[in-house]
Amino acid sequence: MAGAGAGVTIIDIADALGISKTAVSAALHGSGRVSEATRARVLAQASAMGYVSNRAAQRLRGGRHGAIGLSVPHDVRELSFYMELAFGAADAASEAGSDLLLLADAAPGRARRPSIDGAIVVDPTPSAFPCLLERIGDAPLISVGEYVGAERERVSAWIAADHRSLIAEVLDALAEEGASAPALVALPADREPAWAHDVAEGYGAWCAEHRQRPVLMRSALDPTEAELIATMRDAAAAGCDAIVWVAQGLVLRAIAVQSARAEFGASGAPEAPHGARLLMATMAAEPGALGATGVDLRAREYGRSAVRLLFGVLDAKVAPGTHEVHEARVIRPA
Amino acid sequence: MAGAGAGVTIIDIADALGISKTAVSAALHGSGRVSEATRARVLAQASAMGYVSNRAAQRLRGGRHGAIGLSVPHDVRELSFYMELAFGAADAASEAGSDLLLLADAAPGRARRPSIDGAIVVDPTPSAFPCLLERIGDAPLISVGEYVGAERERVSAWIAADHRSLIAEVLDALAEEGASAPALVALPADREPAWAHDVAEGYGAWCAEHRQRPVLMRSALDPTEAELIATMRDAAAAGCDAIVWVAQGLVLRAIAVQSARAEFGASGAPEAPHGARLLMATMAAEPGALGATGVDLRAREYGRSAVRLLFGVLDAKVAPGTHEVHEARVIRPA
DNA sequence: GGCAAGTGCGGGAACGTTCCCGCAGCGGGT
DNA sequence: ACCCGCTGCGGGAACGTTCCCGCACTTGCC
Repeated sequence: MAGAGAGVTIIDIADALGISKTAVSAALHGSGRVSEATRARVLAQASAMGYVSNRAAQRLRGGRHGAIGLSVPHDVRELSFYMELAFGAADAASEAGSDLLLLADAAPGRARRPSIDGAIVVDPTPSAFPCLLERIGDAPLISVGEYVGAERERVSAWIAADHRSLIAEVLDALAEEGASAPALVALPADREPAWAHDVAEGYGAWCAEHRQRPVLMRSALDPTEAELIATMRDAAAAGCDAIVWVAQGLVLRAIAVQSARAEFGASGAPEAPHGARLLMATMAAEPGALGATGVDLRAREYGRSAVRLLFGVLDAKVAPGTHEVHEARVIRPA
Repeated sequence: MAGAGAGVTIIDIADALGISKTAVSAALHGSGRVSEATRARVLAQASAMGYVSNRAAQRLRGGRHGAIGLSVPHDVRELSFYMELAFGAADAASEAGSDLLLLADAAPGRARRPSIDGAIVVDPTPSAFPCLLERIGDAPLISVGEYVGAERERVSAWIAADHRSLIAEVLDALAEEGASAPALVALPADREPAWAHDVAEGYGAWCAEHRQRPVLMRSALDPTEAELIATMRDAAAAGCDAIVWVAQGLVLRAIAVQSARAEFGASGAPEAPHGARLLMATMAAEPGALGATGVDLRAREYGRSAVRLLFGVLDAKVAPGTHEVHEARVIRPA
């Protein structure tokens, strides 16, 4: 079986059955006019001979390449959200008969252009955007998260979660759990993607609506333990009784600190004014259950939707400039 | 500029210059016999007309597909190691003129075969291996980490770090820092990849050599805080003064617990027999500095090497069955 | 019974590229 | 003077597929 099917073409199948390549092509592809009987014979023969269609030949004749590109920001690749999104996109692309290829950010000048029908860029930043455009050429581009930088008209359509509503939901959930004064720990200001900006705005709006003084702090993506604890202390000192972490990965470490404190008994620890523990929430929940309120962005489905949107644009079923809202959900601690 | 170059072929260039397509092809590709003057004219004209080579046509004629596949185990995709490795591989593939495409694990029966020249599988498991083989057909396969399951002869070559030596190095480093009785927290036994098995073996060997009783514990990939703290307690109770975490991501949370304990004062905390803190180490360091000894697997370079190995096999420069050692390094806390 | 419409299939051509071969011109060795 | 080899280039053919057109045959209808 293995090795035998290498190089089998539709002509081989046609010769074996005594029919023409046109009939074989039509039978395999489903289109054209073939009798059901011939179609069945072709399918059986193809399977028996281990036929694999030659994508290069198909694309040469048909025009499309059968592949789409995915670009992920290079400074946050360790976050599982992007990985999950990538594999969701790969799934959806595979189902649509296309391949998903990873667009590594190459040197701006000397980079072969990959042959793709379109591309998806996740959380694009103005710094990386021109380089990406150069790589993909004229291919349609979908962005995950709004892009507001230069040349934004190159984005054919985009999909994003409604982070303003999500942060409000999270804050409401925290309030239900008893938190009245939540702090927000945002990303470093210089590398804040659009969605994190929306979160901060939504936080401000919620605070205004609830007549709460906003406490907006920032943290590195990978703070040291001392920095992490200092952030928690600062929040407590500012009178907060809850923290919403914007960056993925921090809430687990913060909870570890909290747990240790509860476990080992503590004094002078970061705690809410009335002596309770700080409640924790995250805007990008990790896989696995944890004891915090958080936004499950459903990264896998996010990637799938982006691919759907791209194929919609390619098939001219989606008007350029379309904006789709991705449904995320807020999960409560078990 | 954009859009103008769509559909420019070498024949267009040839017509514009009054020469033949053969000369243009030779000039662009570098091979063949063309005068330097003609070559320069062709290059200038191609650039002016915005020529982009048609990969489908090249591959159709040349035989190769110009793409390789990458398969990543689906249950550990949140770990940054795999993401970094993937992008390293994408880089290397791009430099070699190929695309890297993500192999999503599709339903075993109904999956289009991607057209690839070869594939790389990371930490293959016997459960996922047959499905992968079905997807890649007869294409050469490189594994990152040894594969010892059924049909292992399908792996053309493999690359792996020397985890036995690495764990010994880590344990030596811990000993230098003052740890005399290190515990090892391994992965769940039912999903232990080959490298984690090597780590456990190396740990056993080191303990035997240093006349130390091995304390081997296991932890889920995403334990709750209670489980994490229990693991640390158990290690301390067993008389250990250090913990080596095998899974990526746990050491950060463990350090958070330690830091909180140190910060807030503690009694009855998980501590070494002589009252000091447990020293921490990891076999898969995260990006970013942290206060623990750990193995930097150099995931990016790991991916690049795997791609190099694959192209070596494709070009018949590497003998099937070759095993290459990937150089990782042990980093000390700053 | 002739004529239109429909069905099942075959024969090219085309997609853009690379590779093999051929053909001039030209220089140098015997 | 003849032949060989080298250089610079042109003319096909081929890669495997899909699509357009055409041909034979069947069916339905006036």
